[in-house]
Parts: sequence; C-alpha cells; structure tokens
Amino acid sequence: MPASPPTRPALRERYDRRQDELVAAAAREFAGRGYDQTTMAQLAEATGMATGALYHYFGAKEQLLRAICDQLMEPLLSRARQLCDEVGADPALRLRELVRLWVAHVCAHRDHMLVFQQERHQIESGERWRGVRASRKQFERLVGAELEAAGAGGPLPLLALLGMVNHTAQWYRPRGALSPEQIADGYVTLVLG
Amino acid sequence: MPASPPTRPALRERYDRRQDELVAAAAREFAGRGYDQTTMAQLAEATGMATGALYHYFGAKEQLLRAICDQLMEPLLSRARQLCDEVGADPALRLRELVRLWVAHVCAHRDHMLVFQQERHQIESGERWRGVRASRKQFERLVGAELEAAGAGGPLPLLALLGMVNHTAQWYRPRGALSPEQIADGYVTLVLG
DNA sequence: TCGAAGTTCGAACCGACGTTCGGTAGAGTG
DNA sequence: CACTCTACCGAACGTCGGTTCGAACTTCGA
Repeated sequence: MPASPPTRPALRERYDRRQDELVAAAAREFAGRGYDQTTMAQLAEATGMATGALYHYFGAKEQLLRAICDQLMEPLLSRARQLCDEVGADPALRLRELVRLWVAHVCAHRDHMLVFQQERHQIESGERWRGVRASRKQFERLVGAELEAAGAGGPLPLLALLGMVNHTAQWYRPRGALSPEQIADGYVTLVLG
Repeated sequence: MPASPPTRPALRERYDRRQDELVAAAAREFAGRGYDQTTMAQLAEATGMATGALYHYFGAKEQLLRAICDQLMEPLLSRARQLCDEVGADPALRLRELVRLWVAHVCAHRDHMLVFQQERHQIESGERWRGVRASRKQFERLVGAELEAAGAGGPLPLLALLGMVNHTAQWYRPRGALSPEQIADGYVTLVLG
C-alpha cells in the first residue's frame, strides 16, 4: 500500500527531501527513456536504492508521474498569479514579465516539462488527472487574458505562444547561446509585432 | 519473424492497402492511448483481426511506429523540396507557401504527428531511428534557409516556428474556426512581423 | 477442380516488470 | 541499554502483453 510519512517532525524533513530527490531523478529518467520504458529497477539504480525502497516514498509508479506534474504546474501557476497582481498597468510590460517567468520555469524544469508533454495522453484523459488539467487550463487562460490586454487577442497568438514556449523544453540548453530571458523577449516581440 | 509480402502482383496491391490501413489504425490508437499503453490486442480489435494476423503485415510492434514516422516525414520532405524548386523568387511568398504546405500536412496527419512527438525519446536516441531523425533535420534546415532568405534569420525565429507548427497537432480540429491556411498565414505573419 | 500461395485464427509461450513482504539494520528517545 | 519508529533490502509473486506457431480456411491461376 501507499507510503507512510514519519510522524516525528525531526525525521519528516529528511523524508520530504528524499522524496523530492526521487521525483527529480524520476523526471530525469522519464524524460530520457519515456515513462513506460523506465523500470522501477532503473529508477532504483539511479537513486542508489533497492526497488522495494522506492515504495517507502511512493505507493505506485504513477504517483511519481503525478508528483512531477504537480511540481511543474503548481509553482508556475501560483507565481504567475502573484505576478499578475503585482506588476503595474502597462499591458506589454506585464506580458513580458509573465513570459519571462514562464520561459524561465520551463528552462529550469526541462525534464518535468518533457515528461508532461510525452504523457499528454494519460494526463488529458482520466479522472485522476483532473487537477493537473485544471492547472494547465487556468494558466493558459491567464496568458490569454494578458495577451488580449496587450493587444494580441484571438486564439492564434495564444496558441502560437503556447507552442513556442512549450517547445523550448526540447532545445534549450543551460550553456547555450540564448538565455531564458532572451528567449522570452524574443517570443514577446514576435507576438506583439 | 518479419512479414512476407506476396509475390503475385495482383495480391500485392491488396496487401499494401491492408498494411496502410493498419498503420492508420495504429496511429489513431497510439495517439489516443500512447504507444506503450496500446496492446496488440487492442490494435487487433480496432482493425477487426486477431493478434496473430497483425504479424502477417508487420514483424513487430516497433515496425508500426517506424511506418508511422516514415509516412509522416517522407512525403513532407519530398513535397517541401519540390515546392522550393518550383516557386519563384519572392522569399516571403516562398516561405508562405512552404508553411502552408507544412501546416496542411500536420493537420492532415494529426495522429501521426502526436505519436511522433510522444515517442520523441525513442526516436531521438537509438540506431534504428537514424533515418527518421535525418528527415526531420533536413526539413528543419530547409525551413531555416527559407526563413533566412525571407529576412528572419537567427535561431529563434526557426525554433519559434517549429514550436508553433508542431503544437498545432494538439489543438487543430477539422471543423474548427481556423483552416490550415489561415493558421499558416497567421504564423508567417508572426515570424515576418 | 486441383494445388499452391496467401490470409487469418487463437491458444500457448515466455520474459519482463510493478508490486509485495518478511526481515535487518540504524537512528532517535528515555 | 532497551524499545520503537524509520529506512532499506532483495528475493519472490503474479500478471500482463508481445510474439510464435501450426492448423484451418480462402483466393488465385491453370
């Protein structure tokens, strides 16, 4: 059955840390080999554990996938909301800041992002994934609203921007020629003309 | 072992037709459920055959995936090359025609496209997929050259355009508000400003 | 109509993989 | 130290799914 977090608070910290390490390792492996083609044994080896130990932290393989998606979408959505509340009134500026945040997030979580895209079919159908879907939709709505305010209304600019930014995860490299900021600014320039 | 195509030419036609139907059905199933999560039994049911009969047309499940990728990339690449030879000198016009062709192809082969994206990890690594990778790269080079000629040089416009067009497979609907042509023209307007 | 080639069937095989479980060692607590 | 909660191990289990195979049935050509 599922994992059992420790009750003693001193140990809880270590437990949570280890759990996060596991998610990070899983994201790496899944992104490289695909979710289904990555075995629990490989995951165990990547983290230096035995297969059985994994189930101390997660009840099933699918929960790892869920954790990856949650760790990707939730911080993005909450930070985006926060930013939209803070930043001033100039729509173009707001949009630029939002896209910068977004691209930076994608670049910092390439593996999560790749997994998220590859497992689209699982996430887009099925009761268990309702929450993840909702986060994605809300974020898209948010971007759409900012785009409209900045003068790039209609479905096409939003869909184009979504395509660009999501695709970034597939080519961005930390030591590449383009920084996340440059990329983001380039995208904004494209959609705002 | 692999499939054995019939020698008699009269039967060869029917054999090829059935094989194509199989690929189409596989693309549909794979796109909806994912490659690994689709069983040969489901494939058999979708085509009205028994599992064993599938192996009359394909030696292994992976060959179906290969066929899907080939049917996607090869016609696209050859038609794009042909177009680049034919069309006149105005770079902006050439680019527009190319993107129209490309978007139309993506929209007409949504399932193939989705499978192609989902199985990226398999395709991008592994000896057997060298050919598919080469087609993809050549096509991207071709688009890059046309972009440069049209005044949108540098890596970002190309990467952005790739993102937009590929992403199209995930939202385009045949009876939707936007036609492939409208979509393509919208994209070109974005990248050419 | 006869033989060969082509097509389909579906049960059986077999390896792989997610998960379980009983046990062991370690860390915290008093 | 003793007692408990925590962390981990790794062999064993059970299932699932890709593939095989030999037999039946159909279509074709002469």
